[in-house]
Amino acid sequence: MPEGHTIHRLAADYAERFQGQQVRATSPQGKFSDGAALVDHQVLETTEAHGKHLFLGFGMDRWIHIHLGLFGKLGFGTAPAPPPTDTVRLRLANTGFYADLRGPTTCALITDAEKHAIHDRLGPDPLRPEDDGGRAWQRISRSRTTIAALLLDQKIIAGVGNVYRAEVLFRHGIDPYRAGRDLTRTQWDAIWSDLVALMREGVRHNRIDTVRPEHTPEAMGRPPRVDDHGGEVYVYRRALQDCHICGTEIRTAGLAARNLFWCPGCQPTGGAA
DNA sequence: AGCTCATGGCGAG
DNA sequence: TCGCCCTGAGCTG
Repeated sequence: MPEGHTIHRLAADYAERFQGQQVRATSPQGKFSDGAALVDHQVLETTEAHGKHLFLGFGMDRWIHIHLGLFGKLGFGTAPAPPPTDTVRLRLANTGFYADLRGPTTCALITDAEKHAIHDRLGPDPLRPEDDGGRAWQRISRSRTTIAALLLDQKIIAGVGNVYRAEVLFRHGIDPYRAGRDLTRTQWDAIWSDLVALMREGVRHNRIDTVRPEHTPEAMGRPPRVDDHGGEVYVYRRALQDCHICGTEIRTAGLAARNLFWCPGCQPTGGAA
């Protein structure tokens, strides 16, 4: 269930259990046997996330690069580790814990130089404290592409996925089909700082919540949402339901092979500030 | 048992 | 823009 907040959380989860210690590394599935053999018995020195990319650093110019894609999952547990199932791409284990990686798009051993190349092709990440939304604005403000598509472009901004995209545009009353260059700098700055806050909360709670306090289920006397991603949201996967704020029916449409959700009432075409 | 769908991203055409 | 890769849950039979 991976948007950027998940990956940053996992970087911390790995560090908490394995950093500074030798690990045992295996690939029960077999697709990462060579890589696992090269880090087996090595010390996990550091972990890092940039957008949806996760890096496990073993020193000696060796990093494991993990990208979960749409289906990838990590499962942590305490020793003794049970026999791995046959889809486990990578198991790390020490005396106290194990971590099983399944279904990633990427799990590869890379060098420092290769890691740098990945950072270079990623935009600023709202969860990296030193990163700057102004860099993203330079691209957005010159683009005729829709803001909805730009927000999912990891070269422009790293870590935003389909849920945060839908929700942040809703929160700022912006029509998802508006061109990037038709946003104001003020609007973009507000979106960026909102993403910083929302995604930090996402890391803290390990789920995506975007509703403001006055629109929580408790505040509105409505039943809590039950959904895979687990959080309270305004528009994501709420097609045909009523907007919590204006009552308009939430709409959905395909955009660049992803499902887009928005409220036509709160996010009017050409309007809103 | 088989189908569909999902918070992602790549390369071919 | 489409097809493809990765996995598993939640349906439908």
